[in-house]
Amino acid sequence: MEKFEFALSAVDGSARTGVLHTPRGEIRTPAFMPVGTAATVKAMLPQSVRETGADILLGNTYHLMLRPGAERIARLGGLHKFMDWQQPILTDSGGFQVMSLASLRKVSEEGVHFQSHVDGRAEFLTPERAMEIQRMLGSDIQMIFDECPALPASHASIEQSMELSLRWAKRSKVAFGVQPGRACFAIVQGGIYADLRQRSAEALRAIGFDGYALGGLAVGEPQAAMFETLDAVVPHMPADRPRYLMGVGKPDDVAGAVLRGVDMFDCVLPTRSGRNGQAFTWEGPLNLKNARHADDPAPLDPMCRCPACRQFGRAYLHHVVKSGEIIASMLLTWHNLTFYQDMMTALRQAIVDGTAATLAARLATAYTRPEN
RNA sequence: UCCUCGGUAGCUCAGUGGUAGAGCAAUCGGCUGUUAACCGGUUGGCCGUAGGUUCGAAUCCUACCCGGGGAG
Repeated sequence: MEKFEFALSAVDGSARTGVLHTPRGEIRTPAFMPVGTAATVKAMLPQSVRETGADILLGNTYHLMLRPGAERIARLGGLHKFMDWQQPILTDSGGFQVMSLASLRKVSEEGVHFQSHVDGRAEFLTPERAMEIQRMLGSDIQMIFDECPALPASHASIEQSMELSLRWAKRSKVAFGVQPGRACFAIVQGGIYADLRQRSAEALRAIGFDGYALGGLAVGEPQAAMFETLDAVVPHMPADRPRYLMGVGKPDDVAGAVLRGVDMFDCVLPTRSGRNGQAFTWEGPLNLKNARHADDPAPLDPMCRCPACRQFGRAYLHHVVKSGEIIASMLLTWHNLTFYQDMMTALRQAIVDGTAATLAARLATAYTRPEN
């Protein structure tokens, strides 16, 4: 009973909706996980994040390892208590930092040597250490340690990287061991090459994990390439286990991936863009920095339930964004997280209603980029 | 009245002989497993005024105007 049970309740084409049961609570899928890298969803109180509708947060092995340190968080009672979030937490393994901090690290078969971006200290992250840290944090869903290559990249280099991630996945699974009530997710790699993705997925399935993620996407390739990759690889991922598209994405990216059978997402966009003055709406993105909002008393979105929309007008939001006031970050983050959760709720309902494609098309129209 | 320092982009200032730059502001873009309350583009200047020296002056000279400080 203290097991991760994934119960699907409806499907619409390849899209599916259901609930991932965990000892710390239910995760309604398709799910969006706000990013709380450093034990905080920036500019938000945990309770407020919960009220937007988030069932689970994402935390980060690499950042928490450096500061305040995994051993310290363990001594203080674990990550949930430390940051006051009692719902499930998924932790990334640090694999993404292998790419994003490319200039500060060196990859070998054994693991990755990092130079701390905080104080320059040398750090060594291996699959074993990454899993040990996630265990100490008390993470509910622990990600295997992988290498996330940047795109574009050649077939040969992606193949080499994918094979390394596969070897690390095996070591990660062994290091994860047996942790009742906690899950270990694999990460499928292979860039935008269907053959590599399929090989990666099949090999990971053979090892056996509690869930399967797709890594290394939305890292520079066009949306169409990402969708084609999903079309090619999702059928090779176990249907009875949650599928998680890491780091994605914009509303239309999420909707398109849901249509293709993905169950879980995380992305910094709603929080980061919120801090940078951009709001997500059903009509598309809105830049509150723009001068045209200066005299507009209308709410950001009259139908939205968040404080930014209920209590303030666009003119005020524009003012606090331009002034660099802290409340601007709070309000727009709050709005964006609310929008993302409402979007996920709408997608779940649309799958039940059999109208997922219609909803996805609406979001695609609102968010289509000129260059695509 | 005299001495002195200074007048260069909306603001604060670099630039001391070869036809002007920065930061901020303004304005617009971007952000996809957060090194990000971040990054980038654009706009914007009879260089106080009038003369002079010079092939060439924001830069040197003279006068005047305006402002800060000091002396009386």
